[in-house]
Amino acid sequence: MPELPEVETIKKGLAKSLKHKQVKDVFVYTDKMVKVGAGKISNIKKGSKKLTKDFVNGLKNKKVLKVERRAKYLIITLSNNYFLVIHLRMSGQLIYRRKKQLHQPILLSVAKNATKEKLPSKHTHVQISFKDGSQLFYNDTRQFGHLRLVNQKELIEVFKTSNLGPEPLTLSFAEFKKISQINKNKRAKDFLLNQTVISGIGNIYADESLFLSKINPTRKISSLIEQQLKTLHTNIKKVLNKAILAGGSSIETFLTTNGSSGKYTEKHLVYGKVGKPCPVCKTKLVSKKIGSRTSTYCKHCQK
DNA sequence: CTTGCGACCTGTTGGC
DNA sequence: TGCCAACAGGTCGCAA
Repeated sequence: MPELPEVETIKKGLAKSLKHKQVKDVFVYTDKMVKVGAGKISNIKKGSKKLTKDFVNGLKNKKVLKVERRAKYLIITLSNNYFLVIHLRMSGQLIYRRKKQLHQPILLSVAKNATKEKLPSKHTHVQISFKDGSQLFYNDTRQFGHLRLVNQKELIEVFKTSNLGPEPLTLSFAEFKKISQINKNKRAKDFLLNQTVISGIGNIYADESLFLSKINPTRKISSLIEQQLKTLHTNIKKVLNKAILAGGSSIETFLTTNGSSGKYTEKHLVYGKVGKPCPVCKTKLVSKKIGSRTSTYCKHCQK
């Protein structure tokens, strides 16, 4: 679920809930979900008892100083210059519960399968308890995400290796134009999804931005005139900002990272709407695989 | 260098 | 109703 707006929403929630809390204990139920140090994910993918032990011991007694987002990553700054870097991939969720909520199911906003269940659940892989009795659960049905504990030097290395492109929300048009020239041979959809070009946009917001901009996802970037680039640049920000507002409004005291819990789902114009009429011209929306991801768009409006 | 595809996982959905 | 292929908000590695 999580693209930039969802991760941003979670970041805000975590910043509020976790700040100044001190870790009391950590339980790891699935070794491969946790990493320590800057190694490539694939190299430390399988996990081990030793890594888990290092992860747990490294977190114990640390205080949460700050929560930030970079692209689709969450970065939790801990005391002693340690950092917890989390990527939720397709199905990761962070669920925070205060002490008095712990043993009762909570209705999590409008999340689809929302965690009414008892925690830890079947899909809880990591559980962090704080000294005030509150807890943070990392749930992930598909197990693609990870939590990584690093020191400052390793943090820098991790992000250097990942080679992320600029944040779309603070990207100037001049910069956007520059990267579109560098990546002029890419199709518009590939351009938006490529995290080394621009970071944080995923399949939903790529399709939504292209629809608003009346640009066909297969269109080569080099064929766009300046005005179209401007429109796209503006619409990316518009879509992301609106989604952040919607996500933020639906999440109150606690969080789920289930993107479908945000109210923005109701506002999707094309994503997930193959066969439905285009909201502008009523032509049936079509879908097509582009770069192994499904794109949904209007053949009539998007040229 | 790029493109394209399988792999990583589990759960849900839609067509027959 | 039941089965099972196809698909899901992401990324990585590998082969061509």
